[in-house]
This record gives sequence, structure tokens and C-alpha cells, in this order.
Amino acid sequence: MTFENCICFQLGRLSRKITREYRDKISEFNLTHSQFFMLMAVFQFQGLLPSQLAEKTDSDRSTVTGLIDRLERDGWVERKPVLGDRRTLSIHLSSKAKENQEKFMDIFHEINGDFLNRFTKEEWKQLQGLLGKLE
Amino acid sequence: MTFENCICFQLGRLSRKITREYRDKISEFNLTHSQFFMLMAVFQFQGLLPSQLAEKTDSDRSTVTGLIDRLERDGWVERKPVLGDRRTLSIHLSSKAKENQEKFMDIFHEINGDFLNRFTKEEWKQLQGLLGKLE
DNA sequence: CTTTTATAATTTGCACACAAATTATATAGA
DNA sequence: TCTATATAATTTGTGTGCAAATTATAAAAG
Repeated sequence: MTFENCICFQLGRLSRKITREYRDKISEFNLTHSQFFMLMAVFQFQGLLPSQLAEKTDSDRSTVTGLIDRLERDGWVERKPVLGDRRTLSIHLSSKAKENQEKFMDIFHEINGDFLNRFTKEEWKQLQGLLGKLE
Repeated sequence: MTFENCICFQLGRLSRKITREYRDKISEFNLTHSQFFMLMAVFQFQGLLPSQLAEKTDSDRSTVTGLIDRLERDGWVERKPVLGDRRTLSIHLSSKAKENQEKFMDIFHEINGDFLNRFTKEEWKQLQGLLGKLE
């Protein structure tokens, strides 16, 4: 058994590789892949708190803080006060983000399709089941 | 289709999750998971150049430079001159690393076993085949 | 009402990851 | 030989990723 056969190594390697593959498509928006997925999450769940976004994306809260910082800096999202709890600010789409939503979804489906197309429906189901065992 | 169902997101998420799971076992040596796998690579291929290690681990050369820097700083590996080409230095195990090799392999097999045990031989072969399609 | 405890986010510090630029050396071509 | 090109590693700069500490606020306990 060598390190290349270790699933821990394999998944990290594969994840890096795939990320590199679609980096160019996403950088059209000047977004990193993490920013892209975080923004996708905000599209799907508008008005969540940073802690809730952290849970949705399975990231650390401090990682989310940094991502939101940069997404806000670049005009994609906005922090808005939450009535009744001054500890937190909910995360909303900017108008710039809303204007680009359709284009985002197109890129997302294109990227996803590139990988999805390599499998039959049955194989995809198998893969999801097998990856589930690693959770 | 949502971002949670995108294989790109899933693999990154799963890779982070798994890394977190075995972090404690590796930190017994005061190593990060990337350092651990790089050291495993040096165990397997002694005397390689940084560029060759980058290829083996599918990482960027500059990433390898940093990893080697810290592994050398902490006394796990040594850079040695290469006869006939002064541009490069080959990477070798320190005596400290050699002394710990057996313990490393034990941890490695323990970690790997934890994941391997969740699959039948057939399932494992399937998973490898399906992941291969993502390459 | 005041003190304690819990919660939410952020900050800090370190280690990857990676693209682009730089430095040093080797090799090929004029 | 001299110059141009290629190669190997490193440096630089930015963005994650995450643990630990900090700040601010809320809620519970007394």
C-alpha cells in the first residue's frame, strides 16, 4: 500500500485537479472556486447568517468571514443588520450578483455537465453512494 | 441542480472533512497532512528532486518548496547537492525520519484502514474506477 | 438587576495552493 | 566562444483553511 492508493490522498489530489480544470471558466468573473460556491450558496439561501453559510458549505466560520469579506469588497454580496440580534449580519446578494445570476447558472451547469457526462445515471448513483460511505 | 450536488463541491468538501478526521493522528508527529503525504513520498522515492516530488504528488513546485522548507526545518528531510547540476538539490530522509518510519507506516495503515473497512473489495474497485473517470 | 454563561462573528497566526516573476544554471545554436 | 533559450528552484503576492483567542451581544441564573 502506497500513499497514492490512500483515499485521503486521492481525494485531495482529485479535488485540486478538478478545481484547476474549471478555474479558467470561473475566473471570467474574477472569482475563486470557493467564492463561486459561496455565492451559489447565497443564491440558493438568501439572507442567511455567516454561521449558517458555514454549515451549508461545511467550512469554518472564520473561513466564511474571509470569503464574505472579499465577496463584499468586490460587490457581490452585502451584510445587512438583523432585527433583534446585533451580534450578527445576514448575507444578501448585491444587484450586480442578481444581474449575473443567469450567467452564473449557465457556467455552473456547463462545469457540472462536463463531469456529469462521463457517467451513466446508474454509475452516478453508485458514485454518490460510495462517496457517502466516506462521510 | 444545486451546488451541494456538484461533484466539484462535493469532492472539496469531502476532502476537507476526511483531512479533519485524521488530523489528530498525524499531529502526534507535529506534521500537517500535506507534510505527512510528502514525507510518505520521500519514503517511497528517496533522492528525488523537488520537481519530481511535485509530479508524484500532483502539486505545484512552489508548494513543494514550502513543504520541503518546513520538513527540513523540523528535521525530517535534507537537501543534498546533485553532481553535475548545480541548479537542484535532491531530497533525502533524515535519520530522525528513518527512525520513525515504522511508526509512520503504522499510522498510515491505521488511517487508511479506517476508510478501507467501509467497503467490500468489489465496492472499492468500483469507487476507484468511478473516481478514475474524473481524472 | 447584576453576574455568569452562551452564542456569533471576527481577528490572529500559521500552513497550504498556485500563478507570476525572479534567480541560477545548463544546453543549444550562431 | 558568445548568445539565446530552456530548465530547476525559489520568491512574491493573494486567497483559502483552520485552530485559538478576542470582541460584542444575548440569554440564563442568581
